[in-house]
Amino acid sequence: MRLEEAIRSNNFSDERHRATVNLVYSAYWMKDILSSALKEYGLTMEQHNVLRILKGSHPKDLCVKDIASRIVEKSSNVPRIIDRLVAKKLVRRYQSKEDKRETLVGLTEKGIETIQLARKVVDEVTHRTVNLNEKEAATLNALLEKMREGADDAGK
Amino acid sequence: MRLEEAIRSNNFSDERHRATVNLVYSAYWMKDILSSALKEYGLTMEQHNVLRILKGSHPKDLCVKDIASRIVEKSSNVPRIIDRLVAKKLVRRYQSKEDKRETLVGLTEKGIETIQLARKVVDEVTHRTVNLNEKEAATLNALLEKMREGADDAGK
DNA sequence: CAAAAATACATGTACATACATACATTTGCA
DNA sequence: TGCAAATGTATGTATGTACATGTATTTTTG
Repeated sequence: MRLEEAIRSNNFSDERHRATVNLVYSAYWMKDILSSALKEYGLTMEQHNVLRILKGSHPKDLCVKDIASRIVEKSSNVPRIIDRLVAKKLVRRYQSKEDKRETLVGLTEKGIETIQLARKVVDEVTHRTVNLNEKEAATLNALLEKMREGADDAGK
Repeated sequence: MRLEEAIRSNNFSDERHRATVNLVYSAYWMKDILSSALKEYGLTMEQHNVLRILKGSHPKDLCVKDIASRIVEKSSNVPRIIDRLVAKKLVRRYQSKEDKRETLVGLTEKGIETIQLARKVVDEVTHRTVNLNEKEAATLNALLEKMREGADDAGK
């Protein structure tokens, strides 16, 4: 569906303005698809993201700030996402001995199994729904990165 | 910053997989910039979005479902966003006479002034931070729309 | 025309986001 | 060494997201 139909508006000043709205809309579209796929494993996207990060460093455990630095949603409240993963027994949490301020987090066996299964489903759903070939996806990646270049972060 | 540096990961299966993460990351980047700009008016992006929609139809008031159909974040809980706009006296809310199930919402004078000011700031920030020319932005728009094409919505 | 179905909205809960603040620990420096 | 600053994490509050359920009103239909 074109953006204008989706949000019933065509009141954009130019292509750049349209791109900002299109970008946010497309991200919601994507999150919606992935969230639905993850639901069968009882995971939210954010919980999945943390499990994926821990899988990447396994068997080395990570402290909270390392997880936070690798997460896509930079301002997520990582301790509370971990709370929920601990409650589901997907991760283990303990105080670091080297630096007692740090809380280390590592996958449990159940966590490893869950992230492996979830990864498959996410890959499958991604390929089924993203209607781009590799070349187009590469162009999209390049444009997104150019877009973010040289941002002066003013207004922050 | 390239995606890999931003999230300290380069564990992508292909360009399409990378594009899905890049998309979500870029949308957070964009929301972050716009949210900061809107903060000086005490508005969140969602509240701004609703005001913008009401401005588009002004002086005709809209009912809640019409606002919901035009909003970018499709699953937002529109009645509660309206609650907060009413509390700030930016909109007025009243029962429709034609259909008593409907709640009509319209901008107050203060709401009109606020959305006009906010619109200027959003435009200015968008042009300052989005590092694409019109041609590139048009390509980005086309790719985003192709990406969403033919989605079978499976898994929903 | 009365009952059932559909519609429009409000509200409740769990989770996430954004930001401020609090607390413990470690580091740096006078 | 001792103390201030920095660091790492937890927690509190307001807002938003996702979804289920409740209530009033309108529409459909037998």
